[in-house]
Amino acid sequence: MNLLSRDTDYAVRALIYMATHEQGLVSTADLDRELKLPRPFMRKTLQTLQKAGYLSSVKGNRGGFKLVMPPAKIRLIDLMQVFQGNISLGDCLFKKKLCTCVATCPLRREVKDMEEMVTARLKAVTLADLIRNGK
Amino acid sequence: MNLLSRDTDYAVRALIYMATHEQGLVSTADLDRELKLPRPFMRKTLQTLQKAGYLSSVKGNRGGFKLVMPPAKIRLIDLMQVFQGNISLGDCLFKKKLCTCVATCPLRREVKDMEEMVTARLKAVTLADLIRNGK
DNA sequence: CTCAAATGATACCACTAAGGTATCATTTGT
DNA sequence: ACAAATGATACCTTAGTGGTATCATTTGAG
Ligand code: FES
Ligand code: FES
Repeated sequence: MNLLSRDTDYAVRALIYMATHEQGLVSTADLDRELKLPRPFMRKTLQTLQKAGYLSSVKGNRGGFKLVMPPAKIRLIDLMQVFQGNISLGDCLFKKKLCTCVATCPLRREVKDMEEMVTARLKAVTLADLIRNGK
Repeated sequence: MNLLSRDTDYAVRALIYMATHEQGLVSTADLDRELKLPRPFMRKTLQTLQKAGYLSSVKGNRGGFKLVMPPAKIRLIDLMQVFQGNISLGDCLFKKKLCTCVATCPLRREVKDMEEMVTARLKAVTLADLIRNGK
């Protein structure tokens, strides 16, 4: 099971690169060169980050993206939400029809508790933390 | 995201039923009647539980399954392992090729830590606990 | 002015795993 | 003998994930 999807993973890496190389605009071509990951996918990811307000973009020749949010304000959990939707380890309880025992479910509390542990932890991690730990 | 798969979920419910209704053999037909979930799927699940050593089985007319392990010894994490394989929230790090940054990954430690929190918790939960909480 | 290089927007594709079904063989109480 | 049960196994369908392709638009550089 993957807590993080590939989208999120790539996004984190792109953001880290941009945060640690303050040099104006970065294009997908640049990132491709640096990070060696599937270009068109990366592009989609960056566009999403732009729409979500993490990046500004400049079109046209010599265009690209730029980080517009301080790393300390970029929480991992928010990135996950952007790419993976609401984080929940117990979908069965709410959205989907996984579980039919509904009200009296003995697993419910357990799963919910763990979910809260994880999300609490995720909320505490920012891009700045990741950069710091990476060194 | 689902921490527990449907297999596991059904297994837990079947086991709880069997543990709280000590009455010899229980057939899939019985469980179908009681729990109202897809019969052939349930059957597959029970067969798996049998192979894994949780149930004994009797073939033929009036046959069925019987719990052969005390609920206090049935750990949730073991059931998950049976149906879902090794529990890991950070597959990207080991098995699959999710992440290419490998060695220097700043996300690595975070995810691993959370995984450890969750598995520690899972290891502590037994079927007996679930039954107790259900009341 | 023109064109290449870039993003915006979107549609499409392939693969996998999860959830579920179906079938046939075998066993066994009545 | 037969129905009711499990053993074993193959199959199907769907949704999500990871990834590609295309066309339109913008814009700096020559
Ligand atoms: S919600 Fe999963 S057993 Fe009830
Ligand atoms: S393992 Fe996911 S960012 Fe490196």
